[in-house]
Amino acid sequence: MKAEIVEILKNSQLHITENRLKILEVLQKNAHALSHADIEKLTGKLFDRITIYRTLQTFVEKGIVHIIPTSDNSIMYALCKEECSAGHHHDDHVHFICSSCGTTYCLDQVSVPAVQIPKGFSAHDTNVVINGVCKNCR
Amino acid sequence: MKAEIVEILKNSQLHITENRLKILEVLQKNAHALSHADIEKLTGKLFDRITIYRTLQTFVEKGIVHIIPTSDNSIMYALCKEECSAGHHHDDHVHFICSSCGTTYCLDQVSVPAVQIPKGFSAHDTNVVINGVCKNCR
DNA sequence: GTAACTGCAAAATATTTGCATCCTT
DNA sequence: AAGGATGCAAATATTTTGCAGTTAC
Repeated sequence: MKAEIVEILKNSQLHITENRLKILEVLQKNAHALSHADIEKLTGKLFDRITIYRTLQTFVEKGIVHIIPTSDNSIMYALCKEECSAGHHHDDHVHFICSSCGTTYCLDQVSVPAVQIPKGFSAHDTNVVINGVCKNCR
Repeated sequence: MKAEIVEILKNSQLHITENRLKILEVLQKNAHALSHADIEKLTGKLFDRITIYRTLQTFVEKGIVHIIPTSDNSIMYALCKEECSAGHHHDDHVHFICSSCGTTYCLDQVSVPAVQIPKGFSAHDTNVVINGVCKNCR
């Protein structure tokens, strides 16, 4: 498990540091996506908020994590699957945000449906976020 | 046209003020969605930023405008169609963000496809945002 | 007249940048 | 050793809150 995380960093040609290992660890442990604030808490404030900003930014650039935008203007981060590469995210799954507990799920099993778009537009990537109530909150 | 805007406010039992008329006017004039900063510029800085915050918040609550979350953590605002009511948005259309010019389009003609979600989850509302290149930028 | 709305001030929060130091390779 | 990564300080931007004055109804 830890070895797996190390592999991820190596593949992206990033230095292996305590900070990055820890952040990847909490992302991996939690099935759902985390906000910057969540990560700050879960890492036990071992690191600077600023370092977390920079680390997450690096991860997004390298295709290690992906972002899920939510309607309340907070960004959620989640680990990408193998298909992602630097600069090219293929989040072909649907996201689900529970309005009761606030948890953001990556529904890996559910793939994004094809959407017809108007002539002249070309799609690069499609984002589906569903709001509702999750299985734990009913 | 102006009368139409006045109607919108009346229907939501909001006072008709210069501020609100102006903000609705710029939202109506622009076919695409606007950020807070856009609105601030387009209203010619006639009003306080704070008033704009509060006005937009009120509009969202009343179902007059809807929010489109973007991956870069900025919120875009756009006028709702008639189907929306207070507390209940029915944005059953797809949004498109051009990565070249940054314009956010409401693709009113394109409706959101049905998405199968796992057992135990219940969907309340589905959000589809497509990133790509728009017809003006190719 | 009354409740809703606005503007100003100030506080709280979030994010970015520069630079010196430290660590991974 | 060299370049990447981190932490601290500080600058900047964003959003929220309280309150007094103003305005629409």
